[in-house]
Amino acid sequence: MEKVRTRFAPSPTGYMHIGNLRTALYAYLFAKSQHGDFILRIEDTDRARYVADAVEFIKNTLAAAKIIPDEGPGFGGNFAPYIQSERMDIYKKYAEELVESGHAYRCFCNHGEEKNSAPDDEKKFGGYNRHCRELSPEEIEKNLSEGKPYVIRQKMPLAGETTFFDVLHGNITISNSELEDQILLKSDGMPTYNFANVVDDHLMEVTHIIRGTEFITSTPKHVLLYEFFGWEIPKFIHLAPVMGKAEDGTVSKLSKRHGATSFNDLIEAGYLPEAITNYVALLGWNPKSNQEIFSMPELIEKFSLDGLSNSPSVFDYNKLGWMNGEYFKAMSDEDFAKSAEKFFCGLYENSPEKKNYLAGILKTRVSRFGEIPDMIKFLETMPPLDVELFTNKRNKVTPEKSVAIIEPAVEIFSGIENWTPDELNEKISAFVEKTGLKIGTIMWPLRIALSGQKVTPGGVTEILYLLGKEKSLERLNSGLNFLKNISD
RNA sequence: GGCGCCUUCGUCAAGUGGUUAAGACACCGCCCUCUCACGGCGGGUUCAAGGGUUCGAAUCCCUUAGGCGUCACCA
Repeated sequence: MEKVRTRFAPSPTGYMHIGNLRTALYAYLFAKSQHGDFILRIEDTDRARYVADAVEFIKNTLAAAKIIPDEGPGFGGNFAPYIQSERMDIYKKYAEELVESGHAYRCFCNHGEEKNSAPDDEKKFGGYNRHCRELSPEEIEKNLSEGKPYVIRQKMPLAGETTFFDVLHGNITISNSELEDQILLKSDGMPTYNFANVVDDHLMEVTHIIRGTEFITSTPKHVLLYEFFGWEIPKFIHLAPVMGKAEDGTVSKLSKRHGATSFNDLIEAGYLPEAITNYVALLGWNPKSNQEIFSMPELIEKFSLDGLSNSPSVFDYNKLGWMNGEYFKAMSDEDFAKSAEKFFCGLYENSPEKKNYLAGILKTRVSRFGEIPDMIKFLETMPPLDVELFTNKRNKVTPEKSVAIIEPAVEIFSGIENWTPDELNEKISAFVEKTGLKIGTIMWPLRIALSGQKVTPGGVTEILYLLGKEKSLERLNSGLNFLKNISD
């Protein structure tokens, strides 16, 4: 059987939309699951959209997502170059071939003039009015000798229809009258996407074209090209788009208004690359089992085309967050601390022990690293106190009672030499027992005085340890002062 | 507008003529608990609408509606 070869063919825009990443992932997974090759090809035929370093950006993003091309710019391969702008002579040659065989023609019409001025009823030609389609050899010669710029257009059949098979959608038929005499080669000598992708996919022996549904309607044009050349037609797999849901409930293609939409945005928000890949893999593909957490090797092993969905799916930040949390929980405290490094904002830079301890507390409490700074702010800066905070009905705590609890607690803490979580726990337990009060009643005022917050990551013991003896006592004492001043 | 694609809980989805219509996220409740989490247990919510075909339809057919895409010297 023929070796499976797929490709990911982005244009170098310096931005990796999550839908694009998913397309790349599926193309990669399919190739690898079939022991085939995955090719990276850069479609940079639009000079106006050239972005510096975009190729490096794409390669870095794929690397971060653990999608490794077998061939491509910088990866080697027998079909180089893999950057379309470096293949211009190839397209030129094939375009000329088509002109020779009568399937394409030179068009000297002025830049979009005819198209734009065409009355509506001429639109039925599909845009261009085909003015140059039947130019006489003399006219062509004349234009050529005058040095008039031209493009090469594909000569579409005037009647009939074109059918192609899509693995996900079955047979799709489009009437040839819908097809424009599209441009194959632009006046600057660059090919258009619709031409270059056909030539390259054939030359690079791509067997399965995996791309977005937005290409369905132009696929008949590609198919016609394959037929003109007498080339074998590859298998098509058109993927449904990734959608976003706006606050008003409307669903549309995932875009900025929905929040982070690129792989990089997501990384910056503090999601793990593995989690993003894992989540995205499941957005439009199901493994036919209830497993949801997959490593890349597992994904490759389990992937199959018939698990692909042909309907659009909405990107759910909630579920991504959950999945990311699953990865967090599976990490060691050390690894979490290391990955979350920059979100700790320099806290405990010189105390790996405390940093790891904090990581252990945080990793079950955040769904992305980006939530960390707000959560740990109080450790660095004490928030202003409010008497209200010292009142808690459920635990029967009042400001007065708080004084009675904090005062002896300060004394006990002052006597602790070995400031460790275990030691602290022991002393607090003894204290609770001695007072005969409920543990919640004791802890409430301490937490407030220590953090200024009703809600904290971890409990009083954890906070005491993280704050350290000096800072803890300082906060407890100023809490005491605060309460005493209030009652005066 | 023409053409094309799509339509099972709020979201991801299983399902291919006979099921109490899985599972997950989210949500709600309870338990655990010094707060918040974690963990455990339980709950509500779904076949776009209307016609057929059939003993029987989420599954097959038709119509309608809605969503999305496409109609570039962009990919």
